[in-house]
Amino acid sequence: MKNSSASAATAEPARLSSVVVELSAAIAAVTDESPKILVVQPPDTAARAGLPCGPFDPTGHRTLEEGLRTSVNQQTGLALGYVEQLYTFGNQFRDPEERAGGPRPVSVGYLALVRQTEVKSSAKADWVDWYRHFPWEDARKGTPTILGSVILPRLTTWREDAKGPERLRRRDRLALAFGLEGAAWDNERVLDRYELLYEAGLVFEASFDSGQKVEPNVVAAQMVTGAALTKDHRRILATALGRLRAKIKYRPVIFELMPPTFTLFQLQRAVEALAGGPLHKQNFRRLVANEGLVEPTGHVSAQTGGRPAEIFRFRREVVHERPAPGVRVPVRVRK
Amino acid sequence: MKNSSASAATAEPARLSSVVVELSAAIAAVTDESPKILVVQPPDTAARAGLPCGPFDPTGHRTLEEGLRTSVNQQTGLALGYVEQLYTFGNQFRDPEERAGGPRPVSVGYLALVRQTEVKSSAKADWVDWYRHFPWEDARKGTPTILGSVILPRLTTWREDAKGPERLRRRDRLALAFGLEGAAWDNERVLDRYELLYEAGLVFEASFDSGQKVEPNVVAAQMVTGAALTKDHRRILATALGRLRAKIKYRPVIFELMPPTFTLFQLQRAVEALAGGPLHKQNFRRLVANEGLVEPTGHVSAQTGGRPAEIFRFRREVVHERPAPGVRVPVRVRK
DNA sequence: CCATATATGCTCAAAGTAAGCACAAGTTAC
DNA sequence: GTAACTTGTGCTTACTTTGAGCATATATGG
Repeated sequence: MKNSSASAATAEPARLSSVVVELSAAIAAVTDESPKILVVQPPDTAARAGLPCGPFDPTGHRTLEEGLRTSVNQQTGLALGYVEQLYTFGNQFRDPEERAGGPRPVSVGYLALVRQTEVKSSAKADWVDWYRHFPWEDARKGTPTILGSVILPRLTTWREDAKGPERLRRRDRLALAFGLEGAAWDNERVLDRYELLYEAGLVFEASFDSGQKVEPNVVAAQMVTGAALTKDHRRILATALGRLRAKIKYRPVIFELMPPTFTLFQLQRAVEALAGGPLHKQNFRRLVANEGLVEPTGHVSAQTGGRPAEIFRFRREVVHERPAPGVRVPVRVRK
Repeated sequence: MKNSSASAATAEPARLSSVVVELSAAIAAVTDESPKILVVQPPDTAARAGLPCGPFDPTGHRTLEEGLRTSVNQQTGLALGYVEQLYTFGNQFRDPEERAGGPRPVSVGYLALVRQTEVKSSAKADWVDWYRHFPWEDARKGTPTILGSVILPRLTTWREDAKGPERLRRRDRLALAFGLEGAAWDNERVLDRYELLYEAGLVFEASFDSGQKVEPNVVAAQMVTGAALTKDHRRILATALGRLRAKIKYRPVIFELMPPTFTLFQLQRAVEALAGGPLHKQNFRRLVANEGLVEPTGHVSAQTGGRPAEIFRFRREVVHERPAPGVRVPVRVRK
């Protein structure tokens, strides 16, 4: 424990072996039935976009979460409500500056949920569709075509390129992550899938980080595997999506993303947007009603172009009544 | 992002505002039907015991997990198998050295699972009963007496000491964490409970960290709220227990703690040890069997002092067959 | 009024769960 | 050896949850 502070006392080597703790936030919202996240465009337009983030300042920040909130506030003007820590990454060479002798970034990723598209500040921050970065994760209108046309064929090739036990390991991981060979597609395994694409060199970040030239056909594949982000931000985003998909099932976090009142169909659309697949309507409403997650406001909405929908609000009391109050996502209906 | 490395260039302030990333491991095992964790006793016997940990070295470690594995190996001689990141804490003043101008520790906590009590090295590391640090979490033989005799009365006092909205917030948190006012006891909320005890000053670490004198009756309460650990290690341990209790339900992690073959009752005892409560025997075995988690070896055990039990082994294939293969913990039987 | 769209209520079969009874097959006390 | 006890295992039963779909209610646009 003492060693690190001791090495920090020396002059030049200290710069080389130093660590910077970076706090990054995947800030999610749901608007117009589509999941959004906030990305910031750096002033240098050639650089890749990234998540709102900033360095942890031990003198100014009493906790990591406080540091995150102030960073995000300065950068985007948003005052975050629900915030949850995701994961801490410290992999080598995810930041190009490190090769140039820069400090090793240890990045703590957070998931934040905000209601609607609260206006952002002057900063160059944009709400973009979450699936722009993960086109293979959106199965709301059937299995994404990229899966069958590009991703699975290339991953299969990558798997067969390996020899011996490594090939078996790859076969295993592929089957589990993408629901092959009898396994079921698990919508929470977003990170597993992204990591496989990264290792197989099918996302832009992979060849960028390795610093090596890539073949033209690989470049072509990278074109359709979603928009890249700076450093490991897409990885944080994958972690966030996976965690959020898991969490809506046992905590009422979906309501952090909804307006104060809503129809059950709006709620269903929001859950579908995050879960990435269509749900059985009647069962969905029965479940949310049975769980006591919502209560009627007594009003109805006429905006629907059909029979008016009853308007509901979230019942805060559920958290006291049930051990795991969440939206029980019913079976995925094939479309 | 540039600011932090810039501030590191100056001489004295850099020491004050520096950050050290510390990697800590909650290494769990189950022996003799009781859950164990590995704690190391510092050479200075006056100091509190702690988890195996070490600083993250950006020059030597390519990833955080690699850093953890080498740290633990050097310190205890253990070669970890299953390892999972838990949470990253960066709270101020959890390390007394910080008040003396030391660097701010950002500690990344890990959960590691090892089989049986693999021999430890020469280091002063001991396997201790996990519940020694959390006596209120073990309900295998009925509700722990400390809960009713000390913890809940004092927490109630603490709750009522607050005024206005803060009192309501405390009421809410207390009810949720400890299953009061109609809520159910959720065995996964280990961290929530520990944090409440910490905030209420009922664990030793709280008064130590604050640096303030405490009243004699509070000291008395701290005597029965389990063994303290250094810095925030008990918090990491609480996180680990909560996560493990959640995880055994949907991932077959329990088998990381079991010997290669075992009887169903041994398996049940192991799950009970972690879950902290008794289970219904017949239903437990039906669930484990139905899930296809285990398969018979064809042998029987004669060690049981009763009818010999069939010996099983883990069926690795389940991970391919079911989306969430875990030990479905049946209802808690009241004892 | 009709076609059509969405909202909502209801049924029904299949599967899963909690609880407990009964019996099997060993060990230990005497 | 036998009774008493311990642990293991099969099975029943009432109840709850789930997946799926049918039917009906109430809007809109022609």
